[in-house]
Amino acid sequence: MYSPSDFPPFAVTVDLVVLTVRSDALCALLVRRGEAPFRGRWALPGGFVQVAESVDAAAARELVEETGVSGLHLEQLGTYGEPRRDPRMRVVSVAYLALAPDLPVPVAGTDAADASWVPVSGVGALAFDHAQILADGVERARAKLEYTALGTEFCPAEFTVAELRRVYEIVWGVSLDPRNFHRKVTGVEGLLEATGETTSRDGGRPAALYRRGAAGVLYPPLVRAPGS
Amino acid sequence: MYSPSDFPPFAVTVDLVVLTVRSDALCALLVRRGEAPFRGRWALPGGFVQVAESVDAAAARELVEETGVSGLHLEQLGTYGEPRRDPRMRVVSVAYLALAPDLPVPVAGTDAADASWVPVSGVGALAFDHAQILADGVERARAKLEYTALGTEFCPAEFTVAELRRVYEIVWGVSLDPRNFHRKVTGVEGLLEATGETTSRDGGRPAALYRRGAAGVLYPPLVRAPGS
DNA sequence: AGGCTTATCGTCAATACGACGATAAGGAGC
DNA sequence: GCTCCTTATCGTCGTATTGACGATAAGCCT
Repeated sequence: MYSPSDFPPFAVTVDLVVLTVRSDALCALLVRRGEAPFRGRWALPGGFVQVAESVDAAAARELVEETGVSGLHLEQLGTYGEPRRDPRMRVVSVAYLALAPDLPVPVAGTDAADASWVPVSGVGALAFDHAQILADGVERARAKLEYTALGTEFCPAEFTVAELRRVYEIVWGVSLDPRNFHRKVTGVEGLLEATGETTSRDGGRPAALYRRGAAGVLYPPLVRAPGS
Repeated sequence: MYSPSDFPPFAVTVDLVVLTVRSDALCALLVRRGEAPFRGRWALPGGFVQVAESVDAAAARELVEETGVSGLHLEQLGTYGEPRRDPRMRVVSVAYLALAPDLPVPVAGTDAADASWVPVSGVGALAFDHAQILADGVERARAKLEYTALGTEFCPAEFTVAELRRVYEIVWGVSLDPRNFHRKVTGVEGLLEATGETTSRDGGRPAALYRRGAAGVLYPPLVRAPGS
């Protein structure tokens, strides 16, 4: 067995990058810290991994605690382990990326003074290295929209092609041709599943409603312009 | 500050998935464990993160210690934190993926009884959850060949188009049309840099030698068949 | 020289994509 | 009702990329 001198002790935490699309902007769920260090500063939600739970389970637990919603897409983003990233002690943090549809209002966490959706473009300084983690999460989401069905995770259970297109436009910060986008996404096998219903909630001609299909990958991919 | 009761202590380790292409097979660097648990079983190389070093630095240090070569491509693969993954205590391991050209012979590590390149197709049971980590690393490498210049990391400093093609064929386990592959890779801006030299080490007409170019991404990507 | 091997260039049809015209189908104002 | 406006959806066309594969180039071997 190991003796305590064989290895240095670490604290292990999880941090969550929870993204959603609302009010025409890509937003992240942030909490305001109620304690030092970085008291009053915005930070990513997260917390300590407990002894008996896996790291993945800790992330899922925190996600439910913070959003009040379960069943969201959740994937590991990366692990951040600079020696001085937490001034108090040696903390290694495993970051996770979660995507959510436009949820009502975030639940104020137990140890957070405040919680809210903040447009990622207007995020200022964050606690610890959370600005870097958030940037990595946003970049991951942007990249995965190209070749996976991840965009549908930002949409409610039933959605129109135009709503999915707006997700892409907002996350990528570009504008896409509605006709080509429609041709593209309806052409990918298994991406969308027609419900048979229509809606006219955006004005204009009623649009067909779809559910997420079984396909997880987009082939061929939906590429951003080479330059961007 | 935290008191010790605020958080459970963890040990943090790094594990390395070091891949290379040799003898017509994709091989991983494995070490034979010299101590319990899993004594005598093959495992991924790795070790404890030290107090004063970052997790990334620990991975780089272990990589040099195990291969004797520095400057290899190294990227974070994922973090594995099931409570029981190490029977002795709670260990969270950050896995890294490294790609290497065909190196001479691995250095026997200090705490490993033996080290060698093992074809990934013939890997049996590994210690801990290392089989899963290795599988994830192989899958990551396969996926990244599609849209990055990562394949060149498996090649020596100067290589031919055919050698790069063999990397793809072996890693993906497919055969590719030499003519289309040539057109493709020579057509991607910045991927290959001609040296002006040629070689005929494979028999047949001498082939032009190239160096890795500056491009890190392949646009358009080199896609595997949709089905596979 | 003739044959074998691999490298490299070309051709052609199928496919995917960007730009964009045309039509469909609802609501608002009259 | 009709007209206009909005958005949805379908279609067309020219171009770029791909996969299949023929043709030629340039070494080595006998």
